[in-house]
Amino acid sequence: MDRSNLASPLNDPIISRLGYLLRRASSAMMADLGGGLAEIGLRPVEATILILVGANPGCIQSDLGRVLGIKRANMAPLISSLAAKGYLAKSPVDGRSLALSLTDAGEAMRSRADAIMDEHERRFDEILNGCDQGPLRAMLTAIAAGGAEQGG
Amino acid sequence: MDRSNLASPLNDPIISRLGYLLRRASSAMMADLGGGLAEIGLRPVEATILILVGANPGCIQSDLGRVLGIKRANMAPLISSLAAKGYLAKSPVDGRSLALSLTDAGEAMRSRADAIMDEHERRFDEILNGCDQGPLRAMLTAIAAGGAEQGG
DNA sequence: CAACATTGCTATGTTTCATAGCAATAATAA
DNA sequence: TTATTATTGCTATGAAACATAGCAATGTTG
Repeated sequence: MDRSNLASPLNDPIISRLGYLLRRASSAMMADLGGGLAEIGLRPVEATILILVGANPGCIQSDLGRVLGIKRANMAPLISSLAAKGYLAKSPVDGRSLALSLTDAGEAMRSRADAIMDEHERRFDEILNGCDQGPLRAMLTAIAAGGAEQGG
Repeated sequence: MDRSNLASPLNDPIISRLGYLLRRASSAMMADLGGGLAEIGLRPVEATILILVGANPGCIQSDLGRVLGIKRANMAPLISSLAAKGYLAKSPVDGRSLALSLTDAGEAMRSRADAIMDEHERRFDEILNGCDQGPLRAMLTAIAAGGAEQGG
């Protein structure tokens, strides 16, 4: 079998695709963020929830899930876990709906998570140093919205 | 508990973050691609491998993993599965290295996967209609490379 | 009141990727 | 040549994020 055309750089009709680039970029940054948050014992989703609850005290679990695109089925154990750790307080508003708010410990964690996320955002600045992030933001927003149109 | 400020649109200090946008955009498009590929019984990683092997017949499994950022441990069952389905042929070049190539059935699948991926890329065109994708490509490439610098 | 929708939840599976460790083989150094 | 080291493929295992199916309790609507 002829391998003479297989020096180190492989022929790659994949990496030129926007979808693949998007995937790799996202996974690389998720690894970075995940590593940072691991130091305070949080996963990205958990940090996201703490921050969102912090900005919306009293919000309903299902609203949260809708905004974050997380299904109810996956929301339940996430919230339970954060409540079990003493970060979230649930209080029924309804009989079926639960209003969420941060405990003191939760607010402390939110603050730390927020700092880590800010630092993480600064990595984008380094990587894209000088570039205007506006177009990137706009296009990613459009993609996120456009792709979500079909999914339920 | 005061919920008067909690009309439908939640306060969101998360969605403005580039990292979160990237994540949502990627996951939305992955869902789109995954749905398309499911129709021919392939997962995104599998399609990616078929296409890459098709462009590099005789390539070594570990090179493949390096290019795609897939660990050896995860590469093994992927390749085994594709070989078991009759899409990939393995032939030892070394005693330890395996050269990969597409079978006829594999080439047929590669072709179909390629068409689905092209159609998927066309969704980006729709969503970003008119926008120049150049900057997006450049920035995502930089992010993918920059984020990978740290990871092993 | 009856029919329907929403909410939280359990159970379960899928996809992608991570670590730890092993045996066989190749490459390099002594 | 031999000894050390690195590479390759592999297994086993788990984590993270997400999906579907279905249930009981509650609210909303006709």
